Amino acid sequence: MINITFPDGNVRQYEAGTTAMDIAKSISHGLAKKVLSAKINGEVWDATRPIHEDATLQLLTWDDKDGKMTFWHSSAHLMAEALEALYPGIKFGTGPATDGGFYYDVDTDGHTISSDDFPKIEAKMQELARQKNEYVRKPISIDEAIDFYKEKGDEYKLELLEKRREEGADITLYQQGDFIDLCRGPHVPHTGYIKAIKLTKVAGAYWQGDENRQQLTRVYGITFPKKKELDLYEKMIEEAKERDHRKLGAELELFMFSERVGQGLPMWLPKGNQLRDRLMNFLRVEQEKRGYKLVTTPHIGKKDLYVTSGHYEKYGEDSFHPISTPREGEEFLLKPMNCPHHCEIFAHRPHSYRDLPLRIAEFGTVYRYEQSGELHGLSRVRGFTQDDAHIFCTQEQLKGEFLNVLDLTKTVLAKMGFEEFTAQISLRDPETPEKYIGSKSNWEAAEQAIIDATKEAGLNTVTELGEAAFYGPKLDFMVKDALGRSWQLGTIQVDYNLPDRFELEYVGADNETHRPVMIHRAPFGSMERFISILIEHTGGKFPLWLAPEQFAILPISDRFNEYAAKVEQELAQHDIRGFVDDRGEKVGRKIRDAEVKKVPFMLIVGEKETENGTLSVRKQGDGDVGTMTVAEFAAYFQQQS
RNA sequence: GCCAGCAUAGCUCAGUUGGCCAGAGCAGCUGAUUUGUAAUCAGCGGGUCGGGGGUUCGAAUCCCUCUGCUGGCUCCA
Repeated sequence: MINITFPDGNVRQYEAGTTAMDIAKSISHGLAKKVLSAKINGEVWDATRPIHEDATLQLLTWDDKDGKMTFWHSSAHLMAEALEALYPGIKFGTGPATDGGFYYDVDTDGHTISSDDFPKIEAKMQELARQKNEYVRKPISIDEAIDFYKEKGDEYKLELLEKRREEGADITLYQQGDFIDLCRGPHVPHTGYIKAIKLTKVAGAYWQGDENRQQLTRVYGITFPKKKELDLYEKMIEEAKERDHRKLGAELELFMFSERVGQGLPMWLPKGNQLRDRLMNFLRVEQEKRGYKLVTTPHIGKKDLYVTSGHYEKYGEDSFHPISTPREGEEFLLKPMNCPHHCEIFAHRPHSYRDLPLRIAEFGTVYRYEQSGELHGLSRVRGFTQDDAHIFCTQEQLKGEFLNVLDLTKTVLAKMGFEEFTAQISLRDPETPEKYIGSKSNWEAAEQAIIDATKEAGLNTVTELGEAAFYGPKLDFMVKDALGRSWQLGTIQVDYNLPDRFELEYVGADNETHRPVMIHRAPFGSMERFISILIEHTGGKFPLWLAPEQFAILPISDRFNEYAAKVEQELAQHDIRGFVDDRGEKVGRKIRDAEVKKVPFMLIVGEKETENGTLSVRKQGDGDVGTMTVAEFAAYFQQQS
């Protein structure tokens, strides 16, 4: 007998060789039906794999992330089986589960697979799923595996096997139906678990993620244990399309691009610019409260500046090349960062420790060469404005400054209606120290300061090794939007490198010179990217204080235009902004247009209202909310914001 | 940058296997209508079919190329 420890701490005895599925059945059949795989001693196993020793056990279902991953990984195998049936001779790269489904990289041997082929592939997958073929785990020696793939002629799998040989890893194959794949597993018990299937996209992907190697075809899909879940998923995709900031940006006239101006160079239209301005003003006020000083620096700087900062060496080739003066040939770069300029500001006079921390902020517009294929609406552009600041402080002040920034960021996110967020701590990859500059002790001190500050601020954190910048560790805020999607927003980065390169110093209480520490931080990240996320989060229904137009006054006929104009002025006195729709249209039409433009309040004025000095108030998306005087509406408005 | 796909009026889209002056709805303009909670009616204007080159008697339609866009990959100071 073996002891199985359950997540609640209970221990039960089972016969050696039992499986997670048997155990689930012993608890309840309803549960057993839902089990996809199981965590045995922290490792995810097939639910049907025998357990021979004492173990902790956690049954995994669709509700567990690992359960989903098992399900999708099995789905990738199912798709591979279908592809092999439809395209004989096809070769396989890797086919993992992802956060939102799965994919398989294939070498189609000259065939092209396009989305037109999806129905055919989906149908084949359905057919194979209905056969309820078991996923059979087959431990095998590496030589046998190599022989198998040599015969099959799949050089990708052979390469993977060679790698495994170096690692000395155990090899397993999994078979379902006629399809055999090199795989660690685990898998769901049989293909019948996969009920709803949808292939989502097809794209090129480099073998092993290396752009110098063969490009394979990556087919993406998603599957569900129930048809209903697929329907929900498709609804979510539809909703995301409706909220796409590129679509809403055009419809609401927030921003535009022009082929003539250039790719990735957004231009803000009046309404979008108002929104952007309000966000910046909000942040200006919050920063002023926290001791920041605003500065303004030019859009270009001498090449030497970036040679000093080290950016030229690292990014010179892959950024916009220098522009030069006509006579002297002196070279300037469009600034890709504000920090070198800010370092010069710090260095313009000697500093005492009494000056620190010095917090220099700027809404700095920067230009970066992004590969053309990377550009995407406002979220990835070549010219954008960072809500940047650099804090110069002493080593001892580091944690306090971090807490100050965390407080600012939390204030900003809360104000924007992002309820859920986590902080990602990015540290060095201990395996590749050569990728980072700066001393080991500095790195350790900085990493510890971040960890301590986030703990003290009570943040939810995840830690990622190897995600640090080359000059220091960082903390990124990941927010969840209204559709449950995660986005990376603001960032806080410690930098021991630039102060060194710019030889920044201050005089301490000991009358010795010391090197300050520098913190880069941007709560929004960039105005462009932040607004793109805000648009999708709100679906264009911005918080009242940000709405470009807060009301539309809709006169029933032009006889009431005069009263409407008067109301507009009165509301302006209350700092409520909007416009009068005095077109010769019916109210129904005016309401529709205001609804589509997502104007928060529609104020209908006709005979009754003009006589009584009132407004008939309609709320966007909600409909009629009753009649009130201008003063009453102003009060109602304040209470709503 | 790479792979795949797309580009027809301001917007959303029709346009059969190459073949009459390239269409519709919305938006715009003009006029009529004076309107009560999501689209009033009529008329008019608007396109070198993304740019360039080629094949053909003939190209929006086929080929090449450039530009831009979309989805991934790689990258992201």
